[in-house]
Amino acid sequence: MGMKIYNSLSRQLEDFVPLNPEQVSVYSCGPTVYDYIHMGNARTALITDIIRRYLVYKGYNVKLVQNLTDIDDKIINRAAELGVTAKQLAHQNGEAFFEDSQRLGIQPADVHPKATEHIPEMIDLIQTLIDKGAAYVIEGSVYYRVNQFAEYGKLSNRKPEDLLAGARVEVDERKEDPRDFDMWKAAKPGEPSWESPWGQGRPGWHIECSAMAMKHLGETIDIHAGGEDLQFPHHENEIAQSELATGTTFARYWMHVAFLKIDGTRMGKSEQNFILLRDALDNYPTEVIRHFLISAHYRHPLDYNQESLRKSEGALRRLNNCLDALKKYAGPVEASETTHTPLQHAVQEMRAQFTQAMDTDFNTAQALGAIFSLVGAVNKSLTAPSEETDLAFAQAYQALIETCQVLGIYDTDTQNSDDDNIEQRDQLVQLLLEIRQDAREQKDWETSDKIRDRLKELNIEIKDTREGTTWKFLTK
RNA sequence: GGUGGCGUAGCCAAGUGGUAAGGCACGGGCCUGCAAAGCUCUUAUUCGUCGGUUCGAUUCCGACCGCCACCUCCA
Repeated sequence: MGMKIYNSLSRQLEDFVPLNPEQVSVYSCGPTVYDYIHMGNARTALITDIIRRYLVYKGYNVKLVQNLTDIDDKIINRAAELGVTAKQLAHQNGEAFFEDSQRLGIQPADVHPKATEHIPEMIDLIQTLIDKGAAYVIEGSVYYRVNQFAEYGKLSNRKPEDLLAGARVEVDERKEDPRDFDMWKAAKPGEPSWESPWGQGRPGWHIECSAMAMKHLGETIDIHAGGEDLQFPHHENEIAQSELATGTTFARYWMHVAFLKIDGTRMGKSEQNFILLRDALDNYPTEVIRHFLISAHYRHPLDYNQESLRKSEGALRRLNNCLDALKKYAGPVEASETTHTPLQHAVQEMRAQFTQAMDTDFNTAQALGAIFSLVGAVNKSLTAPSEETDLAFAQAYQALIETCQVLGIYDTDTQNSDDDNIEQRDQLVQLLLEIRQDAREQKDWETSDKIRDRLKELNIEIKDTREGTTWKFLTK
C-alpha cells in the first residue's frame, strides 16, 4: 500500500508520490534562535524526524533541510537586553538547539541553513520579484505586492476581504495594500545590517525560507512542514514569493503540526507558559518524552502535563521489560520466514498494522497500538507454556526493534554500550548476587536484604524471578 | 466578524456506515521469605446533545451546546 499525506493545501488526504522517486525532499521550518527551544518546538522537530525515519524505512532516500532563523526583531531585542550582540545570541542558541535536538534523539538534518548565511540568495530572489513587478521599494524597504499573486490565500483558505476585515494590527500607512509584507527591512540605527541594492538592511522572515529551501532543494520540493501557526502568514507568503518568482509549484505537500498545549491552552513563547525541552529532558528519559509527543496524531492538539508523562513512562517500562526478556533470542532472522506459530502470526500482523498506520498520514498513535499489541502477545507466549519456537521470539524481537527505531522509542546504542569497565562491573554485580543467593538459601534475610538495599542505593534494582535473580540500572 | 479544528471508558488516545485499537490508573489472580518489579484477567450495549438520511450511524447531513486555534511575532 502506498503512503497518504494530509495536504494542508487541499485539506484532504492525498497519495504521496515524490517528484523524484530517487530522493524525497523535505523542508522543515526551524526555530528562531533567540531562546532555548520549548516542547512545542520539539513536537514539530520530532514529527519531522519521524517522517524522515519512516520514509527511510520505506526505502526512500531523503534530503532534509531545516533552517535556523538567526536574525530578526526578537533576536535583536533580546540581545540588547542581555548586552550581547545579536550574532552572539543567535550562535549560542543555535548551538543549544542542536544540543537539545540531539538529546531528544533527533537526527540532524542534511543541511541546517542559517538566514545570515544566505543574504545574497535572498537579495537575488527579491530582485527577481521587483523585476517582475511583484515588489516595490519604499525608503530602503522592499514590500511584496500581494495583489500580483492571484492565488494568494490558497494555503490558509483565506479570501482577500477576510484578511482585511481581520486586521488587528496597526497598518503601515506606506504600504500600497495592508496585506503586503516586507521582504527587506531598511536598517534602523544600531541594528545589524547587510548591504543591498536598496541600502543597508536585513531580510524579512518569509523570504529566508523561500530562498534557502530553493537553494538546497530546488524550485519544487516534496514536503514542507512546520507548526500550524506558520500556515498563515508565513507559509502563505513563502508560496507567494516562491511561485511568483519561479512560475512553478513551491511545495507539493504542506504538513502542519498541531500545537502542544499546557493546561488546555497553547504553549507559546508569547504566552509565557512554555516548558523548555532541556528542562523536560532533565526530568524524563528521551524515549519517554518521544513516546509522549507521538502518543497523539500530529494533527491533533496534545496537552503537556506530568500525568501524561507518567503514563508514557509506564508504557515505556512495559515495552522495555518485554524487549529485555526477548533479548536472549536476538539473532539473525532471515526475511520471508513462513508463519506457523501464533506468535509468528502476531508478528506479521503487527508489521502490517504498523505500516498501515504510518502510511496513513504518519499515524504514530495507531502505530504504537500495533507495537503494544505485539508486546502483549509476546508476554503471553513468554509466560505461559506454549509451542513457540526460538525463531518466533527472535522474529518478534526483530520486528519490535525495527518499528521502535522508526519511532525512536528504543535506543539500541545505550543498551549495548561496551566500555572496558562494563564487563568487570557486571562480574562484580554477579558476585554480589551469588553471595546473596547463598544467604537466601540459608534464610539469612538480613544479609540478602542488605545487599538488595545497598544495590538499590547505587541505582541498581534486582528482581527475584522464577529463572533466577536479574538486575538492571534504574533510569535516572 | 472570517476560517479551521475538537468533544470516544476514571484519565490519555486510535478508529470505522454493520456494531468500539493501544497505554495509564483501579480491582481480581499468578509469582515471592518479604519486597519491588513483572506477568495475567476484568473494565465503554456505547462514542457532547437533539433531529435527519439509511436495513443499520459513534462514523454521513443539519441544528444546538461546550472547548480550542489561526486571522499579529510564535513550531
